[in-house]
Amino acid sequence: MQDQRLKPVTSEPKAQSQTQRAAAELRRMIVSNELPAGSSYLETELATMLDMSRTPVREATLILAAQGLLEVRPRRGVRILSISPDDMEEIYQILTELECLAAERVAASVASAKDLQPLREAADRMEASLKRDDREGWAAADEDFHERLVDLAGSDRLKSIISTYNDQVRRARALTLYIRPVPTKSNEDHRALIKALEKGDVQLARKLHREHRISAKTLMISLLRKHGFHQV
Amino acid sequence: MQDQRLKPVTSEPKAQSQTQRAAAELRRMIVSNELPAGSSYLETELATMLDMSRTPVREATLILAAQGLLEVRPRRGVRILSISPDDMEEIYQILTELECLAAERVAASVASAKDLQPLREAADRMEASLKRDDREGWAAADEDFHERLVDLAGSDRLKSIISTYNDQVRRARALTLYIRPVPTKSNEDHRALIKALEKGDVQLARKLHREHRISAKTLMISLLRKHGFHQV
DNA sequence: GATTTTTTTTATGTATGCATTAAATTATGC
DNA sequence: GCATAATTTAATGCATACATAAAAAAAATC
Repeated sequence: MQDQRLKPVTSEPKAQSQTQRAAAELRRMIVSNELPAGSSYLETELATMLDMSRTPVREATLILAAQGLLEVRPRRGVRILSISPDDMEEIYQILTELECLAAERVAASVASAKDLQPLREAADRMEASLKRDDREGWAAADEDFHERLVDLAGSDRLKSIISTYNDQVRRARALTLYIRPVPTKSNEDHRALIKALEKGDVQLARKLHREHRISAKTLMISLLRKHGFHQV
Repeated sequence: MQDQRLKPVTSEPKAQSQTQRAAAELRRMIVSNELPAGSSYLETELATMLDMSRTPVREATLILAAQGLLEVRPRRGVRILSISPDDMEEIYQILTELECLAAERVAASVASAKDLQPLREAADRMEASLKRDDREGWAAADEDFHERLVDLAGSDRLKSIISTYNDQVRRARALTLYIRPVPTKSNEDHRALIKALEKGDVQLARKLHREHRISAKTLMISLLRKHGFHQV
């Protein structure tokens, strides 16, 4: 699994450096909660954990700190950052703006309905997953839908920054997956968005996607608050 | 001059590390065109230039690469990235989205007209600069206006990412400063925005700021193209 | 002279050593 | 027993060494 997000940072080294390996592994451990929010580690601990020397670990922590996943606190440890409901609000506001830009770019550039096939397939997978009551499958398909949308926007910059912020909220999303209502509205929103994109209706695409993103945010934040998740 | 953007990366070290010093200095040299777009340097060259060993230089280049200012190409040098008019289009689209979010947040949270004094002062300075035909003074005040707006939005995340993208386009903006028309419209737009913010009119603030940003983008890109600046 | 192969050079990623300094621990005074 | 000062420990930032691999240069071949 080559982490595409690292690509803009170095120009296609054939072999993965230890720094890249460390960054990818730490990122994986953070979003999967293997390194829990709020926990701290010394560089030497992480180096032992990852079976490498301190130098690439240092480099990796600089990268991940810049991406908002952790905080480097000299002599007190590298702390995995947690997300509060207020943080979620803020990050979702940013994501909403950026994904609306992605939707706009897709609507403005779609050449044929065939271009949107990846979106339809993701939406199909979302529905199929719901039919067999597979929430994880649904979440994966949902994530895929959003990623395909951003891919279709055709901007590496946009993709990179959206991806960074998505990493920050991934853990909280996983936490709400089983406590949220059945996500039928979500699927409807996606179908409506696909239609607007097909028609090249830029304003409608923006509007629909904004509403979708705002309603998802509102739901998630109220769930976090209701269940007492002050930090995730 | 403590670079505030580095703050989220480390937790307030009192003394500036060599890595931070290197990042700040390289950033300064890039945006001021002292390290021209397209130029390449080996790590060892940069280390000599900055009078330090390779380690903090490596760390600094990782940071700056993540911020889109340069590209690390092993054995071929650290290349200072240039910006094409298409890149400008893309970056300005992103900045427009994010600054509209900032405007929205300010309009939604403004408690009294006094809160907006920094904006008024910046707008005043812009006008005073134009009166004495001081375009650099105008540009500095313009930049200050935008920065104060983002400050007032009260989101470090938003501030950080806007600032990152502003750095990427700074050189191109400097290039167009003397070839653009007298920027009277810009001042009018700012005054109108301040009024909308005072009234807490979220939708109007978004709309005005979006139009302002789009018109600035359109102007700048057409200037770059007209004058044959294919890469800046 | 052009192309290919071999050799040499050197830039990089990483490991490790070390000086500095912050945190932890111990000693002292009240 | 608690607060403060002194001492010790060890984490960090940085410098440097070194193995590796890529680029450059030289040599061989056609």
